[in-house]
Amino acid sequence: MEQDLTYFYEFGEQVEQRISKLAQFETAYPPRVKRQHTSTQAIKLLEMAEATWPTDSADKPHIDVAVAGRLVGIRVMGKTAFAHIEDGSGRLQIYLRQNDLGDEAYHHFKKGFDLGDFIAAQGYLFRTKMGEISVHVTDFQLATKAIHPPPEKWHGLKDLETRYRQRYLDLSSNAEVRAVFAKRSKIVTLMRRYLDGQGFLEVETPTLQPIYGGAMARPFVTHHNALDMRLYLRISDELYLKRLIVGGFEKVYEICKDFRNEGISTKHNPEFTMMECYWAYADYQDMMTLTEQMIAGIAQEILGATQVMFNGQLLDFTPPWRRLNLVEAIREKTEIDIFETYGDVDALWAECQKLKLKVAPQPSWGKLVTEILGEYVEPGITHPTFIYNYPIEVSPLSKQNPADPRMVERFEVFVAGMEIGNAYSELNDPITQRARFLQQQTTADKDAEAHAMDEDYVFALMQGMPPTGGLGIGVDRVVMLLTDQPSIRDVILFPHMRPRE
RNA sequence: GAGUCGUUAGCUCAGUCGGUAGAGCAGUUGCCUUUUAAGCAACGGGCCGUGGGUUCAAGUCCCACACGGCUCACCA
Repeated sequence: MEQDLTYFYEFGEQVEQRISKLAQFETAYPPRVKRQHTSTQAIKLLEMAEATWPTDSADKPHIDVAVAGRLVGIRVMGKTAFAHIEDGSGRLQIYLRQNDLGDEAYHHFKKGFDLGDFIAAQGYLFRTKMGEISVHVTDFQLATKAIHPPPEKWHGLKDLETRYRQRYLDLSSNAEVRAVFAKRSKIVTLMRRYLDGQGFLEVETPTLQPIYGGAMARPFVTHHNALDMRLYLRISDELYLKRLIVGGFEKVYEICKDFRNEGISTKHNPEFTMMECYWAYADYQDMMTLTEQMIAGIAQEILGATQVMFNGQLLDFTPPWRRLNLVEAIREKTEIDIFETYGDVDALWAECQKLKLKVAPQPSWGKLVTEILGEYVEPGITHPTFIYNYPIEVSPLSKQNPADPRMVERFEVFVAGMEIGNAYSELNDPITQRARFLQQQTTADKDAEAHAMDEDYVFALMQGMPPTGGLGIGVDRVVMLLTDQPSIRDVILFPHMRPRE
């Protein structure tokens, strides 16, 4: 079948040259090749054989292997050639000699193979003069031809835009990037393992929601054609998970994507991964303990320590983490006692003006309090810190604090100036809950993030939800901290990008 | 959304005062039978992000736009 290659030729001279080499192969994309050892397995085989080999022996162990991987370095020296292949386990050197392979096969390797191609090679293991374990190749086959040249072998791929858009190039040429995402995977696994170990049940709740809720954020809107109805991509799974507590599950969690229609930054991606868990008969104090135990445990497991370097500063995740009352935290940083203006946004605003605080005007007292928190407290937090007891009006799903009815039993966790978690003693009184939703509606015209009324959720609470502690953890941000990546884009495989052109 | 910096060969980067577009890696050809960022020699490879403008002459100066980074804003 003749094919029009003009499209591919536009990629440049090197693509054209590689395409012309395809004729040297029966097929450049065989259905399968024989691979019996990974690079690391092959290396271990020889190391183990050497360890038991008699030291006075004249000959050496002979171990046949069949390996395969991407060609990442080729050094042809006349009638002999060295190359490095890279597979999922690591790098391995292969060695080809014209004497052993025959003129035709050796020439075929020299003229037909390029960096980036996948090769399968069979042969026996040996050590070079320099001591590197290598495969002395007796036979080889092309596994897959790469018709586009790879990024530069020494510097790797640097251009950030290309790294994010063509993540496969980033991964294939930057081993440290692969390590970050492998660590991310492990962090999520360990999070599941911890929660499973505590008896939590992993569940799945809707991404498409007729009413969005559980957080203060603007949603993405979509449409169901057959039902002709507006749907929102979830900003949180909170209200569904609590319905499950009503239903009788006592410990549930979900790790899923949330979608928030807001700005993009080094700390925000429009879709991000959230872990939320709900625990009957627990409260927000219990969730603090769970949070520090879980994250310190994960850090210990993957880093071998509960202290970690992030962005040039040492963070200490060793429990117990600092617990700081919100009112105290604000007083400490601004000398404002927010209770002196309790409930009066104008009075608090006047106080801020008097002290020349750099805060933006807010529609309510509670929002202004969290604004002050965001501007004056959060940026100064380095080590993991629980800020607890939040204004009631910014926490419509949270239970009032019996000791201080102006506040709710809620905390947020901050590390390195970044919020990584949010938790409540969950409000379970349906009458109060409905009133709180209604109260949100009074500022809805001024506040795009006001929580919507959810009658179905109130109905669920009418059946009775036991006292419950709930927690949300921003998984991407935890990964940032534990992998020392200051930008969320470096822990999300395919971060959001504007389309080209 | 605002400010700011960036966009040059497949990749990493130079490019002076506005005067014929450069290097390393990668590629092609030749030499080279234990190299490892192999080495030596020769050669090929450019929409200088896009579109306007100034100028005898623009990669370079001016304007607009696109995309990206950072800071701020928005936001948890």
